[in-house]
Amino acid sequence: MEAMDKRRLEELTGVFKALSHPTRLWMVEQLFESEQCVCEFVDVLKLDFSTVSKHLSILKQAHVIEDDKRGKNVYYKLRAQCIPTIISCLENSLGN
Amino acid sequence: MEAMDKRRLEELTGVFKALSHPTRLWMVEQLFESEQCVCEFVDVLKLDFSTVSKHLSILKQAHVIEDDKRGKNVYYKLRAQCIPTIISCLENSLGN
DNA sequence: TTGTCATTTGGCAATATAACCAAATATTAT
DNA sequence: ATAATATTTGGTTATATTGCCAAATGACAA
Repeated sequence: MEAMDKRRLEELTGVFKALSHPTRLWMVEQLFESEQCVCEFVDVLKLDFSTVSKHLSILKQAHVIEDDKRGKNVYYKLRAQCIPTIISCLENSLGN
Repeated sequence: MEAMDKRRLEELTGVFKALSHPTRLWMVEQLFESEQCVCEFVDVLKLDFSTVSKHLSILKQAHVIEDDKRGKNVYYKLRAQCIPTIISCLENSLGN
């Protein structure tokens, strides 16, 4: 593991780590369709507001999603446009 | 999160979790080139044999790699052929 | 300003993960 | 069979993650 590689590896593992929780992966998939605010996720997932917010912040920090504050709400949308491709790519790979 | 979705999500998060450790991601990238036995990883990484073995077993269980016992050695090789594509896809996505 | 709603942040307890050591297993060589 | 090498498994400790609660922030409304 060369030194220059280290940064790159950590950035990549950050993304994988962000996607490695069922709730987070599910939220990301919801954002394939359209942006959603935090409260919409809270309603559906029946998790604490703080829990949902923290999950979203992990995804944001990994540059998977980005936020957009509008009025009282914060809307999240997909930023890493390659994620849908990655997931279907993996599903094909696994389901053989 | 529908019930049918749950299995699929867990299988996918299993893959992401497996890839979300720098050492494991590095090992997977080594296997893009050619198969390697456990001892070769141990030599380069300077980690305990048991540590390396456990990392590889996590990747194997996620169907990312597969093993091939030959003689005294166990050789690991890439199984999920889409991983190289996924990584370069992500690198492009992040580096903009 | 005060109040209210949406969200984030800090702190805590429970659970999961990581790395090492030691012991167990497996395969080949003697 | 015994020994030597390669790998896996079990156990332990340290660290990280998860989910809740309570408190803090931020924006709009009255």
